[in-house]
Amino acid sequence: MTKDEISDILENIARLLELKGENPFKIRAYTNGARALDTLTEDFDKIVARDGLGEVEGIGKALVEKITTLARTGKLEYYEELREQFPPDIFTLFDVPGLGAKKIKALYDQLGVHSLTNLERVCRDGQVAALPGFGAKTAENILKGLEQLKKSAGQFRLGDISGLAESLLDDLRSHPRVSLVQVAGSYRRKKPIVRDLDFIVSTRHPKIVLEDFVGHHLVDSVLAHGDTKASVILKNGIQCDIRVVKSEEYPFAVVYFTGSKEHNVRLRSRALERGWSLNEYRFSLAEGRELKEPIPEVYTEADVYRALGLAFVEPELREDRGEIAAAEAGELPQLIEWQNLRGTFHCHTHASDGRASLEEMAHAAEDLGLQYLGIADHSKSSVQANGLDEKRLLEQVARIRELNQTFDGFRIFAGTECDIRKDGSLDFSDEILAQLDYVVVSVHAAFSLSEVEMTDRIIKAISNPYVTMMGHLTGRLLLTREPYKVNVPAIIEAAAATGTIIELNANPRRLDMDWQWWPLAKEKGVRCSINPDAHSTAGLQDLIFGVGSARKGWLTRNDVINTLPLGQIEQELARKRK
DNA sequence: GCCGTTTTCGGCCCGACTGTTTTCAGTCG
Repeated sequence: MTKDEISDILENIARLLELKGENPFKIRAYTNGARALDTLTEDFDKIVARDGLGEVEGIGKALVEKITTLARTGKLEYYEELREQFPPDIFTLFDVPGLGAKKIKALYDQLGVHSLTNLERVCRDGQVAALPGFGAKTAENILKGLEQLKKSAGQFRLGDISGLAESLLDDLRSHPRVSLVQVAGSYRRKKPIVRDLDFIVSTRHPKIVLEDFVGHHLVDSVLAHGDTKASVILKNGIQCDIRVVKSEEYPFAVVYFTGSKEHNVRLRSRALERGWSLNEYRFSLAEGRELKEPIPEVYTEADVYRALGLAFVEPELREDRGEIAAAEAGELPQLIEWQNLRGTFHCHTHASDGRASLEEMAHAAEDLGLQYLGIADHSKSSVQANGLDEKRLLEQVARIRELNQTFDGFRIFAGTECDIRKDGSLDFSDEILAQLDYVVVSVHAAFSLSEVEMTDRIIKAISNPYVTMMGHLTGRLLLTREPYKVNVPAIIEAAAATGTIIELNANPRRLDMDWQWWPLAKEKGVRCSINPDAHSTAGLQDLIFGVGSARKGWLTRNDVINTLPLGQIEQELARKRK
C-alpha cells in the first residue's frame, strides 16, 4: 500500500475515533501521523524497509506498527473493526460545512443518517429541527452547507481567484476607515489550491468596516456577522472571512491568520519556551509558566519573529517544512522575485495551438521587461494541437533567426515542445533537435501507463543530450485531472544525472512540478526554468504564479535559469549538449 | 497516541461565532 493511501486511512481512523468520542489528543495523534507521512521527502518504501518510521516526528510506537502493517499487507484489523461500527459513506458527511463529529454522531444515532441524500431528506421533513441540541436554524444551515458543497466542492485555483482577491484588497485598502489590510491564509502562502480568502483589517471602526464588507457588491450571502469577524460567500462561490483588529493587534493577527496551522503551532511552542502565550492578538504571560524573558514590543510581523529568536519567514515558506529551524540558524534562502526574471521558455504561437504570432509574443515579452522568449510549439504527434512536423518546424526556426536580426537587445530562442512517445522515444530525430536552441519534452498522450513504465519512459526521454528541459512533469490539471503515475524522486535523480532542467510550469491550472518537490530537486542540484506555457500574449503574465510556487519551493534566483541575462543564458542552454 | 533539559506522567493552542441554551456545546480556523 502506498504512502498516500496509508495517510488517508490514518485520517479516516481519526474521524472514526471522533465519532466514537475518543480522547481528542489521541485523534490528533492520528491526524499528525497522516501529515507526517504527507510531508516525508525521503522515499517511503525505503524508510519502511529499514524500519526507520520511528525516527519520523509525530510517529510513535503504535503508529509505526500500524503503518508498517498497512504498507506490507495492505490491511489493518484495528481499522476494519472501527469501520464496521459505522456505515461506509459516513465520511462524506464531514465535507458538509457546519457539521462536525458530534452532530454527525447524533444524526446517525438518532435518525440513522449515513449519506448526503438522507441528510437532506431529514433536514427538509423537520426531523433534524426536532432533535435535542438542534433546531430549525441548524437544519437550515445544514441545507445551505449541502448547497455550497454541490456548487463548488469548496476549492479554487489560485489563478482563478487572484483577480477577485486583489480587487477586494484594493477596495478595503481605499476604505476611509481602514488603516491597514492584508490578505492572509493559503492565498498569501501561494498554495496552488485555496479554499477561502482571509482578510485582516486594522481599524478603529470595526462595525462600519464589517457592515460595508458584508454589503460589498461581490458578496452573495452572509454566513456570519459578528463584532470582530464576518464570513461571506462571494458570487463565484468562494468563502471569504474578514477579521477586524486594533492596530497593536494587527501584526499578531496577520501572522496567526497567514498560518499555516502547523507553522503557528511551532511559533506558539517557541513562545511558551520563553514563558509567553501567543494568540492572534498579542504575547501575554503564559499561565503556570515561568517568565524567562520580558515580553518585547511588537509593531510589525517581523517583530513577532524576532521576539521568538527567528529571522522573518516569508509567507510562502510557512508550512512547517523546516523553515523554523532555518530561521533560527539564519539560513533562510533569499527567495526569487518576479523582478529577477530575465526571460522565459515554453511559449506557443498560432503555428500550433497558440493564439498569437511570433512577433506579438515577442513584443508582449519585451513589454513585461524580459530580454528573451523561448518558443516551443507542439510537435507532430500532438495532432489535436496542430503540432509542427519537421518542415514547418524548420521554417519557424528560419523565421525566428530572421526576426532576431530586427531586435535590439531582445532575442527569441527557437525550440519545440517535443512529445515523448509511449516508448520514451521523441517526436524528432537528433539531427532536427540539434538545429534548435533548446528542447522541452512533455507527455501528452498514453497517461495510463504504470508508474514504472511512465518513469522509465520519461527517464529515457530526458537522457537524450538534446533535451534541455522536462515540461509539466506530472501532467496534472488542478481540480480537473489527476497527475499520471510517476516516480518524481526518480525523475529528479535522473535529471540531476543527465543535467536536465525541470520546468516549473506557471500556468495556474498546472503549477507542475509541484512546490513540494523543489527542495529535493535543489538539493540534488537540478535547476528550474519558470515557464508560462503561454498560448496567448496574456498567458505570459502567468509567470507570476510560477514565481509564487518557486518561492514556496525555497528557490532562489540562482536555482532558476531564466534569471540569467542574455549573454549568459545561451551557455546554460548549451551545457548539456557539450 | 506522542513526547521529554519541567522526562515515563501529564500535558497536548485557543478565541469567535452560532444556535440552542439559560450558561454552554459544537464548529471553525
